[in-house]
Amino acid sequence: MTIPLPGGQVRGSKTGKPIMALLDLLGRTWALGIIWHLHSGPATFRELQQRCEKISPTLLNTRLKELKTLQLIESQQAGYQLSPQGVDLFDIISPLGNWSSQWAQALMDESKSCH
Amino acid sequence: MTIPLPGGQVRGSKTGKPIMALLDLLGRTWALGIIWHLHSGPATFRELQQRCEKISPTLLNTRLKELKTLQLIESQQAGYQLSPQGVDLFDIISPLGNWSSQWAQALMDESKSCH
DNA sequence: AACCATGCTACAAATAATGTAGCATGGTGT
DNA sequence: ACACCATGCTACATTATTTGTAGCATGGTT
Repeated sequence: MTIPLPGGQVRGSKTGKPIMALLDLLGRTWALGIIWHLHSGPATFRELQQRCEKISPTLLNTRLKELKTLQLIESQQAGYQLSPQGVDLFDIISPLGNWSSQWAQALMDESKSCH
Repeated sequence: MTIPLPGGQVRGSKTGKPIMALLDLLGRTWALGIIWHLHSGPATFRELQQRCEKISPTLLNTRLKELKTLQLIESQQAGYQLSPQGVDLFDIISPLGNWSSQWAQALMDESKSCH
């Protein structure tokens, strides 16, 4: 799976539009999860593995390389952490946390009323 | 692939936390793309296929079912469209459009300066 | 030197996505 | 009624991705 560089061809678009590269990237298994879990602070490889609960080391490493190439994360002596751009991205998606709770509630309410 | 219901077990979490179900869902191939493309208005199955450029009908149908079950989209006579909750979700992620352009620019600048 | 922990690779098995063909249904025109 | 289309969607073989497990290599401790 080639890294979805903005400007190049990505899954779902030959136009090279940055948003398409981004959606391709974020749509890969665990990419969003890694970003989400890194927000709680830098983590070593094994620590990150635990935060993700079930990710295989093979895939974790693959995603880390992609995210590093695309400058969303960086590795320091403290381990892996969000880059400034990664933080920006996280700030955009962070409302998903609260939103998902309301959404879950709505789904439950609906399954109760519509027997 | 079972539908990631909040409250149930999903990829990456046994806790049932809604955010984990959501990240699982959005991390599936094409899920974000479908939501993104539906924002420009309702679309029939074939129209949506074209907007996505390269999605296979098999997968499109699979994702549509998931998104419908989780109430992010609904199908009317006009075709598929975002549900009110889907619109909410889109509103959260819509800044990704502009963000991705800056990001693409930063990546290009960096590849120029750091030969 | 034996012992750990860590980052990460190898690789086979399991699962998911793609691509293409085409069926079933519901119009429209004749 | 009948041929002709478009649409929504399924079938299914091929290909790509993900998982799970084992374990290697490096660096620090005792």
